[in-house]
Amino acid sequence: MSAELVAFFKALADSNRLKIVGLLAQQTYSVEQLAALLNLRPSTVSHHLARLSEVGLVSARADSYYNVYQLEEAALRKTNLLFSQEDLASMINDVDLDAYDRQVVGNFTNPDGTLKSLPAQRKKLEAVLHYVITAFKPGKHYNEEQVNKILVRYYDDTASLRRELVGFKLLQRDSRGGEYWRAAEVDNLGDIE
Amino acid sequence: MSAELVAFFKALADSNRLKIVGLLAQQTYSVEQLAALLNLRPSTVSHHLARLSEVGLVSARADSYYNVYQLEEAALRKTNLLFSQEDLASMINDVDLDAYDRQVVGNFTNPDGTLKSLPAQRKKLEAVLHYVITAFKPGKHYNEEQVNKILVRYYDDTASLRRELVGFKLLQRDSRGGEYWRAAEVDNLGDIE
DNA sequence: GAATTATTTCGATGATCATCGAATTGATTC
DNA sequence: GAATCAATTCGATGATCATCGAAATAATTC
Repeated sequence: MSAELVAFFKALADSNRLKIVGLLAQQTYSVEQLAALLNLRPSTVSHHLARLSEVGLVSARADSYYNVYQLEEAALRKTNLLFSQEDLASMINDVDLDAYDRQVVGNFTNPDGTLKSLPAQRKKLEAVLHYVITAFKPGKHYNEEQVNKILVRYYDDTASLRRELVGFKLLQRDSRGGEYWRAAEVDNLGDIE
Repeated sequence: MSAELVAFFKALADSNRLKIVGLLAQQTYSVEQLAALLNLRPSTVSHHLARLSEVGLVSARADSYYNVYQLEEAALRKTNLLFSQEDLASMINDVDLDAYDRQVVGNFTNPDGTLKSLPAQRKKLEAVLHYVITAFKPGKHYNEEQVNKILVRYYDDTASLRRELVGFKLLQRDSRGGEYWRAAEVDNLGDIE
């Protein structure tokens, strides 16, 4: 999850908090001093410092009855390593990458699972064809009659459906024997070109 | 000014926008696809993409009637150079660094410019003394009588005021001749220790 | 221990903003 | 040119949040 990351950016997504970071980068300051410099009430500055502290960007040191805040340079340096490959990957940890295909299939199927029509658009047609191809067992060979028997459960125009499956290389055909089989899975990322 | 910087962080300070960045880091996507993947309406995704686009993080390419968005890797790499010395300095470009001292002086002076009292706290006393020392011309030498004549314009207890000025090394004293002069300016950052 | 001082917490308020649905725009297809 | 489709814009709504003042905490000084 990227809750930590979003909190980090939220902490820096405020003009006054950025100024606090900039000020603390030069020297330490008390809440009272920062409030005077930023023309804010101490309670507001305290709130900002709490948010910065939550993500480890600043820390406090008690001195007499002051709270002297300092920048945590280590946390800042972490920023320089941001957006590595892993960070970008972590952002989509909880994203369902198949949601789009499922939505497309849902839009083009009737409640009984048959197809309303064949999508005209390439990437939607592809999503529907991936849905249909699952009816074929990997490795098993089918003759044309068997293929049509399966396809008619989805769509009346079996010829068109079969042609598209072959065209998108989801169904392979032995041109001599008239045999068909499901093509090996390719990790298709659904790219648009 | 740090308006640009704050906009950059604001753009990334949202969970769904971070997911969009993560997704676009792997491949390009249309608005419709992103909406399905994130379970949002297209109008919402369009809004997010506009915000990301404003800070140069993504860009669009028209393809048929799709808008295919892609990540601007250059903008991401800029992040790795973030928080250099100049960036930190730029955050406080429009901060009035003397505001604290001015506030302290204001709190301890009467409308006519005389001191209500000498602050007990070190850093506030220092601010007030810096205010008083400006009455002395740099380079000019004063005898004790002249010093007192100036100081009494600020505070009745000239002895205490003079002692503090000397203690903080704002006023220098020649121990033989009983002469005083204003010390050379030192760039005091008002640090707390 | 009473008074002072800085900070934090709390509750309220106003502004900002994510999200949605509806309407509009822009482009494509037939 | 009419119909279709994706994207954007617009207006409204609800949530989040920056800011403040007041009250509570914590620490220090006398």
